[in-house]
Amino acid sequence: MIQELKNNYGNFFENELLEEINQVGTFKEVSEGFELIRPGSYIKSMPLIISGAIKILREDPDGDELLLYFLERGDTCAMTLSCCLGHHKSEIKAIAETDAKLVMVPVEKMEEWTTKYKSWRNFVFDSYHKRLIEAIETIDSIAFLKMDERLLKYLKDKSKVNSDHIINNTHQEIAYDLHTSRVVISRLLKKLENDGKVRLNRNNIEVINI
Amino acid sequence: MIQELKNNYGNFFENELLEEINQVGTFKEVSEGFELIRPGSYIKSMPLIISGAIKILREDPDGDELLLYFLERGDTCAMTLSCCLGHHKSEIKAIAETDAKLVMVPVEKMEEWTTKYKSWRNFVFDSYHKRLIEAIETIDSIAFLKMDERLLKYLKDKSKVNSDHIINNTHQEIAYDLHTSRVVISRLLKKLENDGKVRLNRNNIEVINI
DNA sequence: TAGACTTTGTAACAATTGTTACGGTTTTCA
DNA sequence: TGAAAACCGTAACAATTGTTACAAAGTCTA
Repeated sequence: MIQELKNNYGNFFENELLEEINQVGTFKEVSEGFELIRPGSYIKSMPLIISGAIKILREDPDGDELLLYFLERGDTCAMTLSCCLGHHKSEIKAIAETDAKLVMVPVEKMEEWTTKYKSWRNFVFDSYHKRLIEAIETIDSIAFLKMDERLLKYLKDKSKVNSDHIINNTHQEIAYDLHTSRVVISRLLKKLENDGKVRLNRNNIEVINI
Repeated sequence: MIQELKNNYGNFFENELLEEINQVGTFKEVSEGFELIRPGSYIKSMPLIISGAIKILREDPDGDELLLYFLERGDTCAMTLSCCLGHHKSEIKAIAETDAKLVMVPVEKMEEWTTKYKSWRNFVFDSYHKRLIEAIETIDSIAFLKMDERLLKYLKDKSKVNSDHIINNTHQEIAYDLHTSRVVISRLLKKLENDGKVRLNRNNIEVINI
């Protein structure tokens, strides 16, 4: 595990901290679709992402969903952070977007490291900053963009985090992420196909030119 | 100033830190409507709010606006925080919602205190947490609520931060905050008046029963 | 391979939100 | 005090998004 840590977090953390993480952290490999965090649960450890991508969703009491953002290599979950530090319940849901490798760090250590390592503090601050920015960008999308533009942005983001121009999702799944209905997504995708921006197949969408 | 600080931040900070803030901070009094932060500007100091309320807005390149949240006594601006620490540009706009008293803390001190005072660290973490939660609640509102429900929530929040059941705003101003049009707001307010929830006057709205 | 299930396409329609237009009232200020 | 500006109400209409319904095609499995 130490090698994975050095490869992916060597730029952020000093060796001493990497060693500590190596000692107390547990390595975890999850498959696409695995539910890492469910809303309302208490969280006892924090994920450092080694590879793959995690999608973070908001879920309202009626079960309506909305994609907030993706986490990738070098990222951590700011909501988890603040839940751990503040001992609040989770406000979000986290699902493995792709197969992913993580190191889980127990919550007790986090406060200790905050005092001990400047690099850890900066990492935590930086994570918060990035998530706040991402949350605000999500607000931009919902508030200022129309559904067709949001869909385009979604396809772009999705194809980026998966490093694949083929998106293996049904229209229904996309509709859940964008909090709209399947029919709306089908309609807009068809328009994109007519504009030559995507090619539609069963269970996947080929991004051509966006 | 030290007395104001003790009254408002005494619960968070130890005396030593309060003294430091007193020495390097500058006291600032602003009137309702004063623009504290404009998007794209660099920020050299961070506000601790003593009294009054600040409204934080997102503004897109076309000049479209959207209210993100309000800051009150004991709050600080997380975006400013992260802009200071990360030396990024401001992504938001801040306007005094009411007359307000602030203490401006120069950015250089912030990193120093982060190392030196645990209470400061916790304050910063907690601010980030609160703002992230608020940003996500804003996402909830835009994504899951219809305009009439958003308007109701807006009136509630507004009447709370102003400690006044009379809201002194024109329909146009409300429309800007919610990023919709004046006609839509007038229409919905009229419905609320018919339902006995508000009373409408020129330049103000009396919240009766929501 | 037949039937069940999933996925997609499409039409028709409903609801919500946005736009334009205009008249009436109140306020401002020269 | 009189004209201009700001504010609000309302109607008519447009655009966008959401809903319901159903058919066709693909996939799975007994």
